[in-house]
Amino acid sequence: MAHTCLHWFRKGLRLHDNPALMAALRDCEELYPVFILDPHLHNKTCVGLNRWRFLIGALTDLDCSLRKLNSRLFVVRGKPDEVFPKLFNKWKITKLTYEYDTEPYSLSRDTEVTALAKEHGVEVIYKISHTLYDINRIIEENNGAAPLTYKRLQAIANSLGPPKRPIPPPTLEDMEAILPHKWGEQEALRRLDEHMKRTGWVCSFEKPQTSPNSLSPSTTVLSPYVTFGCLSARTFWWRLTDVYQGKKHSHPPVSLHGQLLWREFFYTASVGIPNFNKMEGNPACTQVDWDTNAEYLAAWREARTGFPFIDAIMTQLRREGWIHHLARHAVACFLTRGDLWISWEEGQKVFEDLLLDGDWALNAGNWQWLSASTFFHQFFRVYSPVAFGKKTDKNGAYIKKYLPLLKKFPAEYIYEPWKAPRSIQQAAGCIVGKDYPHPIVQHEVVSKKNIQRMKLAYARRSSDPTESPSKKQGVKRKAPSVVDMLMKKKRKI
DNA sequence: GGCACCGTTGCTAGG
DNA sequence: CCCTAGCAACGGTGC
Repeated sequence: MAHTCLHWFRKGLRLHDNPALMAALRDCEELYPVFILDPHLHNKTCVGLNRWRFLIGALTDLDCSLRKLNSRLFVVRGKPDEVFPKLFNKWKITKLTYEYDTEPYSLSRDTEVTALAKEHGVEVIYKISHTLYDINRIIEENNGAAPLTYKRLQAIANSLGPPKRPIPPPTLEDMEAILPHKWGEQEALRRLDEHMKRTGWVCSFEKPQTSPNSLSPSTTVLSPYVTFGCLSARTFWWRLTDVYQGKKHSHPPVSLHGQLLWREFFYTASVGIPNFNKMEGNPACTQVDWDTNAEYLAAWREARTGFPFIDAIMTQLRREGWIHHLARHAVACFLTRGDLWISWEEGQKVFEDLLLDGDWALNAGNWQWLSASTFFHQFFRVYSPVAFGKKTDKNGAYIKKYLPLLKKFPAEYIYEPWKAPRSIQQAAGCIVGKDYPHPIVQHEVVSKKNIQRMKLAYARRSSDPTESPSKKQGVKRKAPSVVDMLMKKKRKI
């Protein structure tokens, strides 16, 4: 039977490795590629300017690629549950395809749309291609709970074998254009090619050895493309496998393969742990008595904490929509357990707004990690807003790039301009307290105090059985199987 | 239930 | 440049 198909693009803004799109093309007489501008996802409070530009760029690129195939992208504004009935009727759709997405909003939206499709006699097909593995399968393999350590996730991934091979994009023959773009699939594939040529660099890649404050990125910056699905994680994975072939190379968790598995780790956690983007009601998350402090939060967000390293990072974030992972560590620790004692949820909102690669699961997971709320527990290891950046940028070139106001400070004072004698501040043309703010906190004092507050929060957690993650019901989604119960009994005997 | 081991990416001082 | 100890000492996992 010849179908009239609607392929719904949401994430997965690409033609390569797109199994749902290929499923749409099977037995297809007419194809409608659609992207919906959903007021719930694409309003001003959710999408910052950089992210909006990236999305529009990715959609433009997708449209160009589809036009090469004598098709086009239809962009529709409205709520999916209102848009779909109209489109089903207007185009006489018989088949709907989309890529499976694990975010809570996506799951409820897709359930609703699937019900509407059934009402209209439309067949629904979805495929898993945003992650390396089927996330629900990983949770099943772990007896119904999300692993809370990377090691455990790695063991399960190993037992499942390598991820599925990516599938090629459709050709003109499958269905019966073009300028380079800074956004979208074509740029993603170009950047991937470029990096995969650096075989020595790829094989020796170790994430903790890369620099948070180099003047040009020390990592691939493919994350925004993976977030929007302009680049398939599986395509990335197998291209890396090709480069590694026959060579000595680094391994997870620090390797580039390891980075893709980190993404898988947080996706799995986000599916297996309820209320994953919140502290309250999140059974894996330590409950901490964070302060409400609008002034501190605004100073952090607006790059006026008085710590040049922190302010430079926040400036890059706002300007470019991307900062290095370790730079995220520095500012996240500073906002939460290190200095300002403000909830990671506040930081999560700011990153969601400003990061091109802001991903629901990764953003929530990493904020929990850095605030020592979930996954990471060595809260006495605090990043210094002064010392950390010096390790890889002694002279503060990065600070001078993003805070040119400070560019005339000598290296000795660039990380701590308030310590510079008045004469040096005058010579630099920047007076601390007038042209650039005093530090809003004394790091040595507040970090010590905060470690003690963290210790208290952990003590409360372990004394209260309902707060101890491993004992809480919520982490496990499934009752233990008969096999598990038998195993337990055996052990007891 | 107890215990040992480990954990992508701390800092500082000292060799 | 490298490495290590001390700081005070966490939870998850597996035996």
